[in-house]
Parts: sequence; structure tokens; C-alpha cells
Amino acid sequence: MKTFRASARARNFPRMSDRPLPENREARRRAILESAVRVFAENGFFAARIRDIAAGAGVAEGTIYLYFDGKDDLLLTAFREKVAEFCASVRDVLSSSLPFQERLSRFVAHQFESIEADPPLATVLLLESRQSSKFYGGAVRDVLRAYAQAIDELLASGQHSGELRPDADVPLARRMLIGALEEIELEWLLGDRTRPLVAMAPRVAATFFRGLATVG
Amino acid sequence: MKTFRASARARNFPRMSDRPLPENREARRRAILESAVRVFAENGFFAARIRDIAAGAGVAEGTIYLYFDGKDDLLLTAFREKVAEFCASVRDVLSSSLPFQERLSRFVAHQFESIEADPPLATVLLLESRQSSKFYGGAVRDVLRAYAQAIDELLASGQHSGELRPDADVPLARRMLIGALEEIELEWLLGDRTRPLVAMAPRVAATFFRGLATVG
Amino acid sequence: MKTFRASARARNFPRMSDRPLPENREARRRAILESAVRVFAENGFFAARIRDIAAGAGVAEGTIYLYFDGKDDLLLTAFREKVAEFCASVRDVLSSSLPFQERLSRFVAHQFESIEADPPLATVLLLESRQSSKFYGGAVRDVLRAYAQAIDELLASGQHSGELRPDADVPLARRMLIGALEEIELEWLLGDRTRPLVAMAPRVAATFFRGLATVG
Amino acid sequence: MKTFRASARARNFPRMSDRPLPENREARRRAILESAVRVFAENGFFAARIRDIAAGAGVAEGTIYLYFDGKDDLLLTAFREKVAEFCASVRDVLSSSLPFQERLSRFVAHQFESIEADPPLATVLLLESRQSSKFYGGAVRDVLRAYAQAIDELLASGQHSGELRPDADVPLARRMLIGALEEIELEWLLGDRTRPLVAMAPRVAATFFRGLATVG
DNA sequence: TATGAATGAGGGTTCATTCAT
DNA sequence: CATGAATGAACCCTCATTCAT
Repeated sequence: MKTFRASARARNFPRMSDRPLPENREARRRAILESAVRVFAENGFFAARIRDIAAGAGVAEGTIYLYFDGKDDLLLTAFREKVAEFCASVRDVLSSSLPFQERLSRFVAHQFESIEADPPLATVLLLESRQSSKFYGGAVRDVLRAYAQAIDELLASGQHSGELRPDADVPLARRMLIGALEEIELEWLLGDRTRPLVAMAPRVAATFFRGLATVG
Repeated sequence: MKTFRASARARNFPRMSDRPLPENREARRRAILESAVRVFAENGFFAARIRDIAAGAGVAEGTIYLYFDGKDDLLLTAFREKVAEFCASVRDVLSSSLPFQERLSRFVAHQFESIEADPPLATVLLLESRQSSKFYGGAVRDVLRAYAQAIDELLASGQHSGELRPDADVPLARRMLIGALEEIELEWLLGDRTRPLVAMAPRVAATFFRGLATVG
Repeated sequence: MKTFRASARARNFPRMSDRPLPENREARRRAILESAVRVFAENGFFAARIRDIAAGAGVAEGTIYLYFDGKDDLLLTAFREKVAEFCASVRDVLSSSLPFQERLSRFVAHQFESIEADPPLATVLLLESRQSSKFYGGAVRDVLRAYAQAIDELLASGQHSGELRPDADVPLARRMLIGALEEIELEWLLGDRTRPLVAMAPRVAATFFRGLATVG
Repeated sequence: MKTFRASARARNFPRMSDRPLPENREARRRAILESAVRVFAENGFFAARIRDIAAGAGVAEGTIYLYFDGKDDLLLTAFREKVAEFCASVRDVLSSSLPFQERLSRFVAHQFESIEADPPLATVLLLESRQSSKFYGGAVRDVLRAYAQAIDELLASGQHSGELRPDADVPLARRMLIGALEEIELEWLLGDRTRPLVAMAPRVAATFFRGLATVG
């Protein structure tokens, strides 16, 4: 999430009723959201307290409710925005015309880099995604679907180019890939983080790929 | 006014482990634990209420505290006991002398069957394991380590027999396998569960295996 | 309470419906009451748990309710019986024909000895008497009244014999004496109890009797 | 995603002691404390319910925890503050250069007046002091020590001036005095309070000072 | 707009008491 | 009589959310 660009909201052009938030407002919003992510990462969503989020953002508790609908909304928004940003950045990586295995490897590396770039955010996304997916349902799942779609496209392009078995079950492979990456990332996050995660990308990609490659 | 025999005091506080629990006691304990698993699965650990667990088990709230130390202990115990049971059953599957791919396939099928056999339990184990691993630390991680070990042995035996690349990174492959399976299981659990999960086992195993197989 | 005699209840002669309790029953009753006193002394009445009282007496929790009406009754009974026993023993001391100051001194010494003889009981009587007096009202106050009466008689006899000012306000003096003794006893009980309490009796009696004034 | 300034965090959590509490805040604090004292006096500390204290103060239950750390803290604070206030006022009385007996008498009268001025507070201090002293230990005992010290000084000054026996045991006399006063006060508090307590002060002081003996 | 004091519903847990065995 | 497992009412405290300033 190293490569996040200004969020979609900020890019809007001025309109009467929805002009870009004053610089300060936007900055404050971001501060709150980031504080929330940090506190969620440290304590888990339920044990996280609004008070601590407010303190971490340097605002009063009540202020949070001027920017977000409540605690749930903080988690949901973090999901929505951060995963969306991540998806956008993924598309850049996937859009090159390199060989499939290379693009796969870069995708994995890119994801690992994002994890390393912002561990608190990664912790929240990985630890809470399952719960959120179940208990917040729709909203979160839509976001994750977009992420899935991006990967499906990567895999499908590999099939198109003939680098991937034509009979591969793309959604299945995508789920296996996502799961495999999450497990590795999580172990890194919960561990001592001494060895760079990104260094494992090639081996992970290779392990995954050889299973799908058209074998001679 | 003479003093009481110390022995009188020691005679109290019977230990559960002194002798196997009377049939009824054990049945009640199981009822509580299963109710807890159900309620955890439906609401998530934090949102689950002791009152509902008690109601589900047909006991009074206070009764729960005769069998468990509290809410945390219910989750922890579910983890400990259920994963241990699962590990034991896994070892049976893994101990046969079939070819590696066959044993892998059976392992996957076995795990999928376990998921299908008790979806509430599976939901809890999958949804809460990450949180628990982070916030309850040690106890949960020990249990999961045993599970990891069993898989490592499966993979190592494949290497021994020459069916698996000698240069395969077993711990990495194990993590990828675990992650891949969890993702698939979770999608099934959170979905409509119309198609049997176990039907996917061969394809999952194959997808995973071909990447590790010594290729001609 | 060194000199307690068999309680009034035990002295009863056999009657059809109320014959002396079988030795075992009486012993059990005493064990419970003494355990209660100990637990009350250690934790205070409210923090004391029936479970601990039962454990200390070597009986099951339910058994306590075969001998007493409940927790309140345990405290009340302890008061009633122990203070009554103490009052009885006091009368022996006070009935001698020694000079007043000597009898006063012996009374103080006797009370101090009782404290030293059974600190847990003394702790309960002193710590809980005020609370009990207020919240259990009548029953406790009756008991304490008997104690007061005994002292009033001591003082009145001093007046009769001319050793005590005829204009002394006996009830007032009695209250002052009781309060003074309680304070000293309590300090001893809550302190390290290294020095024998009884050693202070003569000085306490003298101070009370002669006052602090430099006398001509 | 840059990190928050640590200062933002430090800006929060204002300390009560930074500046005097706003008028309203202090008033509310007092209201809570006084309600607590009333409820403690009526029910005793343990049986007192936070709900009732809140209702009596006209605040919500949660509000109490903005001002105090909990139920214990309410009792402790009442002790600390009220006894300290009392000690301060005592020093004024004791600092005059009147004859000893006169100062003693005024001290007693002053204490009796304090009791009469706020019976609920007096009830709490007298009923709970023993329990508190035992179970809350240090904090309460420190407060009471200050009170003891003030009396010791009174008595010592009497010795200095020659009005008091040089061989009097000051700490012992102080304990007797404290105990005597407490007993009288308590009887008044638990009784019907028809006759003014303060009217007894001279007689109490005299009895304590001159003793009961018929003087030659 | 920002604040943070106030709110009060809600939940985990304890423990005196009961009663089937 | 004795037991001790079961009960469930009661309570302290937390914390997300509101709203007067």
C-alpha cells in the first residue's frame, strides 16, 4: 500500500454540494482512519476503544462521529478504501505485457511489499477480514470481490497466452492463491518480522505456478 | 474452640482430573461447549453472550462457570479439544502407505469432510483462529503447531519416497496448503453450501501437487 | 472466652421433641460456627463466602443450612452465643468482694485475656459489632445490652461502696470504658500482637479510674 | 500513512490537578461524594449500590466513574477528605492557650458538633472505619494516624504545662479517649438523637480528665 | 466545527440458597 | 441427614454514542 494515490474521493472536482473537503478536513479524516487502523491492529476490532482512536488521531471522541458513522463504519471504511486503493495499484502491476510467471511473481511481490509497508493496516485487513466478511456481509464482500476479480484476470490472461493450462479452474486457483498468500503474510505479521517478506515472493510464485503451468 | 483438621479442607475442591467425569457431567460439559461453538459461530466470539450459550445448552448461566473458567476458556477449550481431535484423526489418514498424491488427496478430503460434518465448529475455528492466535497467543498457537507438524510430516514423507521435489520448501508449502484449504473452506462456509465441499478435494490436491511433483 | 462453659442449649435436659443433640450434631454445629467466625474475621462478613465456611468446617455447603438459617444467622448466632458466654464469665469476675479498682482491673484483664484467647472471634465481634448493631438491630443490641448491664453493675457497686464518686454518670462511664477497651483491643488485633494485651490491663484500669489529672 | 506525532497523544488525558476544577465539576463531584456517604450510611458499604448513589446525586451511573475510580474509591476518598478536613479544624481548637481541661473539653465538643452537623458522614466514618482499616489498610490508616497525632499533641501539651500527670502514657490515653468518644457518638447516632450530643462534652471531658475515683 | 462530559444499556461473573439424590 | 451441582438474581463497570457549549 506503498503506492496509494490520492483517494478517489479527493480527486473529485468542486461541486456546490460536494466540493473537495478543505485540506484540513481531509487530513483529519485520514488521521482518524489511520489511528483506527492502528488501534484495531493492536487490540482487535472489539477490544479497540473509540477513546484510544481519538487520542491517536489527536481529536476529541465526538469529532470522530463528524467524520464517520461509528465504530463499525471505521472498520468498513478502512476496508473499502484501503482494499480499493490496493486493487488499483495491483492493476498497474498486472497490466504489463511480461510473461505470466513474471507477472505472477510481481503480483506476489507487490502484495508482500504492501504488507511490509504498513503492517498495522495489513494486520487489520487479514485479521478482521473473515469476521467482517461474515458479519458485515455485503459491503466488505463487494470490496473483496473486486480484489478477486483482479486476480482472476491475471490468471485468465495466462490462460489466453497459453502459459497456463487451459483446463485450470481459475476461481479455484485464485482462492488457493489468495489463501496461500494470506497465510504466509499472517505468519510474518504475527512473527518477529526479521526476514523480509518480499524475499519469499519468487519461491511462492514458483511453487504456485509450476502446478498450473502447461507441462512439457 | 479447637482448631479444625487441615485435612478437612483438603478433602474439598475435587479435581476434575481425579477420575473420569460421571456420564451426566460429561454430557453437560459437551452440551455447553457445543452451544458455545454454535453461538460463537453465529455471532463471533465478542458479540456472543453467555446468556445465549447457557440457553442453548439448557443450563443456567451460573452453571457454565462450574465447567469452564469463563468465556475465554470456552473458546480456548473448543480450540484445544477440537483441533486435537482433528489432529488425531488426521494421523490415521496420513499413516497409510498409499502414494503421496493419494494420501494428500485423502487428507484434503478428510479435512473437507470435517468442515462439512460440523459447520458451526468449522466456522469458529476458521473465523476466530487468527484473532485467537494473536490475542490468546501461546495456548492456541501450540495447538495449531501440532496441526502444522502433521502436515509437515505428510510432505516430508512425500520427499522421502521421491514423489516430491527434494528441493521443496516444506514449511512454505505447508503454509500455502493450509492457507489454500482455509480459503476454500471459508468460502464454502460463508456461501450457500449447496455443492459438497468434499467434491473439490481431488482438484485442490491435484492443483497443489502438480506444483510440487518431480516433473518429467 | 477462655472460660466458656457448655452453651445454654447443650445444658437442656432430654425432652421428647428437643433432646440434646447427638454429640456429633453438636460438634458439627460448633465446627461450622467456628469456621464462620474465622472466615468472617479474615474477610469481613460480606466478603466471606459460604463455600469457605463449609470447607473450613469440613462439611458440604448445603449442610450449613441444616444448622443455620443462612449467612446472616451465622453472624447473629456467633454474636448471641459468644457474647452471652462472655457475659456469663464476666459475672464470675465481678462477683468477688475485692476493692473496686481491683475488680475493675480484673475485669479489664479478663476481657483482654478473652481477646487474646480467640483473636478471630474477637476480630469479628469488634469489627462487625457496629455494623451488626445498625443493620441487624434488635437481636444484637439485646445481647450487647446484657454486656452493658454487667458493667453498670460493676460501676454501681463501686458507688455503693464509696470508692466511686457518687455523682458519676454510670451509663456514661460505662460507655467510655467500653469504647476505650474496644479501641485498645482493636489496635492490638490489627497490629502485630507481639506484646501481650493483658499486660496493659492495670494501666488502663488505673487511667480510667484515676483520670489523667495531676492530683493533689 | 505517515506516523502520528506523539504529541497528539500526550495532549489528551488532562489531569484533574492541572487546574482547579470548574465550578460545576467540583459541585458535581461533591454531590456524588455526599450521595455516596448517605447511601453508605444507610446500607453499609457493601450493601450500597452504585445505582442508588448515582440516583441520589442526580447523575447517571457512568458519571460516577468520571469522578472516582469505583466504589472503593468513593469510600476511601470520603475518608481521606473528610477526616483531613476534620483534622484541620481540630488544630484550630487545639491551638489556643487555654488551660488543658478547657482545651480538652472544647476538643470533645468540637468533635461532637461535627458528628451532629453531618450524621450520615459520621455514621460512615464510625461504622466503616474499622473494616476499612483492616481491609483497605494503608491509605485509611494514614489518615487516622494524622488524627491520632493531633490528639497526642493535645495531651503532650497538657503534660508540658504540668496539668497532666508526667507519667501518663500518652498513646494509651489517646486510644482510650478516641474509643470513649466513638462509643458515645455511635450510641447517639444509632439512637433517637433527641438530646444534643454536644451537651455531654463537658462531662465526658471531665470524666476522662479527672477519673472516677473519689478523691481525697 | 470541535469538544469531551454525560449517558445508560448491556454483559460477564459471583455466590447465597435450594433440592434431587 | 448430608451432599454439592445447579440456579439465577444482582451488581459493578465499560464504552459507544450523544449533545450542550
